[in-house]
Amino acid sequence: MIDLRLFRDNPEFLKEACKLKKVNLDIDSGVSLENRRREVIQELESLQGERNAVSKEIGARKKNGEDASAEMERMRAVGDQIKTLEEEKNTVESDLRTLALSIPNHPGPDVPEGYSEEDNVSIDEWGNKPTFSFEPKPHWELCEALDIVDFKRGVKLTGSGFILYKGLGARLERSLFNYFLDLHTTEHGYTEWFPPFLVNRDSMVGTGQLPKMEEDMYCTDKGDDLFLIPTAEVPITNIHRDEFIEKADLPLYYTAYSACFRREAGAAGKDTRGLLRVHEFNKVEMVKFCMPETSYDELEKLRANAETCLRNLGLPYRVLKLCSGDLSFSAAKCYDFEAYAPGVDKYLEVSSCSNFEDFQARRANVRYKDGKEKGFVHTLNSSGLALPRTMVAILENYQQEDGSVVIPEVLRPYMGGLEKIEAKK
RNA sequence: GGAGAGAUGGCAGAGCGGUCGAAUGCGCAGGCUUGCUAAGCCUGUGAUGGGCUUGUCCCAUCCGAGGGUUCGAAUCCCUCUCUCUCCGCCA
Repeated sequence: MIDLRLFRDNPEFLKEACKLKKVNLDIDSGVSLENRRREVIQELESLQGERNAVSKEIGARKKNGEDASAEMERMRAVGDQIKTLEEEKNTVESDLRTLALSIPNHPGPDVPEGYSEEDNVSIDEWGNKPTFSFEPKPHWELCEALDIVDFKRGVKLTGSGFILYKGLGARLERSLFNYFLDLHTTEHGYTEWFPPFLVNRDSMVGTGQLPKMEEDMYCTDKGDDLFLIPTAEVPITNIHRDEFIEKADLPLYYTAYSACFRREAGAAGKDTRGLLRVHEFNKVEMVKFCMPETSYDELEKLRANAETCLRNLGLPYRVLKLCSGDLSFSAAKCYDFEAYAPGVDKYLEVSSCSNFEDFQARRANVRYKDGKEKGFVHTLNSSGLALPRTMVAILENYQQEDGSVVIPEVLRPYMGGLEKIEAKK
């Protein structure tokens, strides 16, 4: 959430945030709400002060056996006024909060202005696209041939967009997240967590999924009001909701595996085939909490950690710096990593690496403390990595002429030493 | 699922409808002491919001959350949430 003080001190900054993120909101109405809010508070507090003083006096008089009915009568009226003002204060504050929750984070320094993904800037490329002596196949054909995904029965079990891995496919999936977790914990200094996959509404608001994107989320009914997490970012960032973290303990590096659930309502009809766009997928996520002054350095380190995943798997990829209009609601700056998949001849987004500055921390109320000094921490996160598309990139990049797929070396220990997956006869 | 207990400051734990932002202990910070010695003594110690004279200032709000009664609520009433204990069921 944005700093409410900005309605007073710098509404232009909020207007600029909306403009850069291509969101249309009435910031001026927030300015007048904020002004009205302070008026109401002043009136209210002076009445409350009066009531406190007079009530005290009434108490004293009664103790001495004196009459106080006139004062009591007057305070009854004051009490009614207080009640009216409190009601107004509540509506003004909730209107202000509703507006504030829908204002996007201001893009950070060094973010190119733009409208859509067309305007993202490719800033780096790594690895070489593989060359084949044959026509490379798309992954869904490979999956079929290798007998590692049962698409048909996946649909039977749940519906389209739900993956049923089989045999070595299931094991490869397991190898991937085990490998990523081991990499981050042993070489990158992250603490591993294993979170619940259902969270409550406060958690979803804390990281910014709600209220704006409720339609894209799966939730439980029967009055539970719980949500299936769209990413481990939600439970992991909310670990420290409503807490103070000692400055000496920062930065904190957390990592977690989770399944991720997304309706992706708006994307229906796109990439329907294979593993490219699914409603449930596995992912390893990295989350950081740090001091404000270090967050952009931490972003670069985080980026390096994510890139290590791709490099160690030997997957060619490019790095995009997202333009203002393509940044997510909560992000101030974001890199996307796209692995190249020769079978579909596309770059596939496998990771997003973002700095949220204090936007999430303000919503989730995560603060640091250093003696008397306190403030909101900065939060960051990055996939490291999202599995289905990583799986696609592996299958398509490592496919051989004989129909087999070679297993990247770093994964072999997790595959019982297996070097390749052979096509079924 | 059944029965019961509870939710108070960093923690523990008191609290008759007014003098309670809240005793006491611990912890923490500062100071003093250095013949009660791996110690003693003293003082201080929350959050949020508002104001302007921006001051180690004033005011308001906060005792799980939300309502109600009252001139006045941590204290009385209602609703909700959560936690704990026992029983049952269960991977």
